[in-house]
Amino acid sequence: MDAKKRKALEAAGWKFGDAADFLGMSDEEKQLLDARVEMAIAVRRLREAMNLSQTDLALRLKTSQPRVAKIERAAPDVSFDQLFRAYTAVGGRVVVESKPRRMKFELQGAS
Amino acid sequence: MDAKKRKALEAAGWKFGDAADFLGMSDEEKQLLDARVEMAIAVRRLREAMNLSQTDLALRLKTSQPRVAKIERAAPDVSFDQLFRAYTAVGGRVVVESKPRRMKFELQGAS
DNA sequence: TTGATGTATACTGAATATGGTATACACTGA
DNA sequence: TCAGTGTATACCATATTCAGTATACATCAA
Repeated sequence: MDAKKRKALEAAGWKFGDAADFLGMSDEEKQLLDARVEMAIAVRRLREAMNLSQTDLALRLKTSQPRVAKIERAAPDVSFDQLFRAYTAVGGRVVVESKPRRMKFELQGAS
Repeated sequence: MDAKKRKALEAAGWKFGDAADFLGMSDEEKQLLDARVEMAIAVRRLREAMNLSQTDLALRLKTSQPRVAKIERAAPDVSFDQLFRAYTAVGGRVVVESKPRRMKFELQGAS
């Protein structure tokens, strides 16, 4: 992990003793963390593309502006479920294919 | 929603007043529920392909066999986060592409 | 500077998810 | 039938996530 990423994660509320701790994360944890961060970034990008404020999105999600702020930095107390809902609420799509079976979390209006 | 799917969901612990209630779900909720169910199915299929018992997987996830049973039916009190960890623990992979930006939740050894 | 708008941080009580345990059920082979 | 293995259901105590609120900070226009 580069310093930049670690700094961003710590800003988001994640705690690391040092880089070795991160390297010691299980593969599952790393994949989950990556997916969370990607989805959070996507939420912000899509929201801004729609010219919605955090307050606007909060209304759609039936939550508060402060929670949207947390969602967009993938804070530790934001579940993947909530990230997912926010993501789809701003136009993110999920495609489930069968052969080969896979799930794609697609961003509309990709960069 | 067909009766079969609804039956499966109810068996998993989800509650529906009637089909209209389900149709009344927001798009986000439907996408999330679908993704959860797909991931749960994937966990079971991959686990069995690896010849692991629920107890074996529970050890890897540092949880209990009963919880794995819940994970595999995408019970309402199982978070997407936990589903995700289980999924990756049995070989599921996440690929994040940049152009176009999308996330794929890929099943290894797909059917 | 002031007010308006958008975003971030901190705190709380309530709701939900989690691990752990006990136990029931299903299937198989001896 | 019985023992062994794998899976499902039920319950509880604890931990985590949540909405709601207050408030701080940032930017911009008048």
